[in-house]
Amino acid sequence: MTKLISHQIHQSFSNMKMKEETLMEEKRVIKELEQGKELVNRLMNNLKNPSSKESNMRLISGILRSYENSIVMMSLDQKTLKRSPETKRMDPSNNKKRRTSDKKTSKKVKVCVGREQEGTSQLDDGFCWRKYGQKDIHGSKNPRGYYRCTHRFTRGCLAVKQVQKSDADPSCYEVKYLEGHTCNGNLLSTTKHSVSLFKEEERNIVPKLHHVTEQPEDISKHMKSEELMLSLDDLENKKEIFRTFSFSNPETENTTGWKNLMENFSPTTTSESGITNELISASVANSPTDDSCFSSLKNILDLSYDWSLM
DNA sequence: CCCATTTGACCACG
DNA sequence: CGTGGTCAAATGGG
Repeated sequence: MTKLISHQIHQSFSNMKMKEETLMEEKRVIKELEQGKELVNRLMNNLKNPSSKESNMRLISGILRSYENSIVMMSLDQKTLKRSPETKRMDPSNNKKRRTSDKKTSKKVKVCVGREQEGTSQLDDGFCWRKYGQKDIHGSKNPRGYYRCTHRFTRGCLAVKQVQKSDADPSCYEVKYLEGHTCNGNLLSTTKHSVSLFKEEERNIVPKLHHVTEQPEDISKHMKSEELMLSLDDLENKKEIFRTFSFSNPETENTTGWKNLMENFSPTTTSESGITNELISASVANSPTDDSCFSSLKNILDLSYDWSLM
């Protein structure tokens, strides 16, 4: 009897602890978003008074960082709620090269990244990937590409992904992320302090700013590609997240806000499709260290663009 | 010349 | 033995 009671007490105590942690997490997200909002305001001011000395690029970097951190926090939050207890595998001591067995601990993530970018069939998720193989997969029309992090050897980053064009919809790619980034490859140095709140491997598994659904391994194995496409529900979900992110001015709810913003930086961009690419090259020219930031920006724009199509 | 991609060989696993 | 994942030599672009 007393055992039962003490067990219950213990239980509710740990429940409280969990709630407390979730609250903390929420507070962090809110704080992050408030910072982002503040930066947006400053950027708006800058655009009104071009005389200001503050660097627009820096502000945008900050805004993006704030978004990214918030998204990561939120997706992590959802994950930890859903996650089943990880099966801990002992490493096969005689494994020479293959890492197949310990890869089972990694998470499979399905990403659908809208339309194929003109010219590039390469999907940009903000990380630097190097292709190391391609394989025809029996039963699929399209081959599967195998990519690893560019910094595998320089920084010992073990991140790996597989990309396969969808049979059902050739404009769509199925991307599977295995292993997380440990390289911090594309993050600005300023982001380090805030994102280091999370376990590296978890933080990086989520490809930044893409729609992501996590598929249980056994299901995704047997699903047809069209079934792997994201559910509208999920899209709606992420959309909602982004709405929360959008500025208080309702006019900026959709992509026009971003577009207007962008045109201030790159007056030459006229066609819709040209915006992202030109912007990226421009930013590279201005400040090479910022290109990673803009590849993320590109993701945001891609996303917005996708949504507007739906 | 350096670096990334391509592609067939190789290997592990079921 | 078939299949999927990785290696590494060959290739090609900048």
